Amino acid sequence: MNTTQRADQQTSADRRRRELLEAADRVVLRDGPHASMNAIAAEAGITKPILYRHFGDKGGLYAALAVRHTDALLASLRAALDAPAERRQRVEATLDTYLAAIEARPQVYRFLMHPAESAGAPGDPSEPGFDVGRHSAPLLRRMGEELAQVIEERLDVGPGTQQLARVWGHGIVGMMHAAGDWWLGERPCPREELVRSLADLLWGRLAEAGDKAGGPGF
Amino acid sequence: MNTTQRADQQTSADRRRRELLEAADRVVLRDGPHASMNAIAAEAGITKPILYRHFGDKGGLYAALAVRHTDALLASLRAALDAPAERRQRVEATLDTYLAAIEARPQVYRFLMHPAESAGAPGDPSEPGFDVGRHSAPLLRRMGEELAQVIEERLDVGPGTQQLARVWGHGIVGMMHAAGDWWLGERPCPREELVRSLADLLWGRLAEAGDKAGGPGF
DNA sequence: ACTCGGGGTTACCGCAAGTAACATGCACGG
DNA sequence: CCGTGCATGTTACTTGCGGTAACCCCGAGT
Repeated sequence: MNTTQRADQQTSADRRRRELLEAADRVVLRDGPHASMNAIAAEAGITKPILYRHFGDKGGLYAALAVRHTDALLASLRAALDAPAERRQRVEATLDTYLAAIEARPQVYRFLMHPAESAGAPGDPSEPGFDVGRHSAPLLRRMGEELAQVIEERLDVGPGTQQLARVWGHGIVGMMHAAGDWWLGERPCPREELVRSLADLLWGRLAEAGDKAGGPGF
Repeated sequence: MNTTQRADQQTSADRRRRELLEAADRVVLRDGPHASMNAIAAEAGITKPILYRHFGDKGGLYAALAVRHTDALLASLRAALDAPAERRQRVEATLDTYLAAIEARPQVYRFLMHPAESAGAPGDPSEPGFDVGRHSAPLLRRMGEELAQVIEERLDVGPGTQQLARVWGHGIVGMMHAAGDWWLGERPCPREELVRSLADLLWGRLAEAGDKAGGPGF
């Protein structure tokens, strides 16, 4: 029958797509983001043109991969963020979740922050990449928006809350990201300490701290 | 004489190098970080091998370019950071300096955050890039360390100040970066407002804010 | 006169993205 | 039972880029 046939093909194509993504995942996690399409195709036991039939171009494949991992990470974060606990607890839990994730699978993390390049001049279609303009990983943007939404839903900071929430969302995510990236490279302290330090920063300890003796101008 | 001759050659080579960097700068600023070595060479009025004689490989050229701009930006930031004013003033001035810089020359900014890819497996020399492992821009690291040093010099937060200063340095820089990146893309508000919002965040308004009515668990 | 070294060029290699054209297997309608 | 789509797969190619080898030219020093 026509419908079942088309449905079968649909699911079959979907399964295939998923298999290909799994293979691509293995290769990217093993070889880093420079994995060639040939390598990925070989890992999947097929050849290049099939990948192109399924994903259009390399950017498409990488975007699909990124969406998978991003969704997974965002789900964990949302859980930590929405837990029924006090605010400081929730903040620390979220930080810890993120840091634990990047600590457990740094390869995934590194990949997510570099999905594609492509930043050609606007209006110039010579670059085959996809997201002209934005360069930093979409993961950061998505996390920022997510956090902004939670802040806006749960916090009351008077007028302009919405705007403030978005600024804070992206700012906090960036803080988490940069500190995590640095920490992952140098490992200067255990994770809990990093979490506590960052939470302290958000809790205003920077403003409260005293000037050091002999400081100029104060 | 030998010394003056060698000195002449030195300065001549340096001048050449600087000219090439200027040309590269123009191209990168015009075409984005994907500028090909051929394009850069053409802009400089010469051919590829000369670029390679001067900079080794593309990573070397890009690194040299990045150092130039990074140094310039860091100098402005250090000025704002070391100004003789109250802490909040200094923080706002620093944020504003950074945001003004990326607003004035977004192309430079975008380039600085993407100097090169290259993240091959450790110990594998197959990748010709340079900084294996680190992926995010060195600019962020340098700003983080810079800020950490200033914090450590001027702030007194009891024992563990040094560690805390580094965490905060990288964290604050990351906050600034991510918020700036998002703001640059969407322009949701004037710059001063962004500056104020971020400073407020650092000043603990997140912790002080009240819960919204009907929030779960609290 | 000659050679030596710095600045320059052409022509090439290897490799990866992306594509065109050809092969194969399998369900359908006659 | 035979062709006819059609999805799936392959080989073989083009294009463009990073990087290099070999050669060239010209001015300075002996």
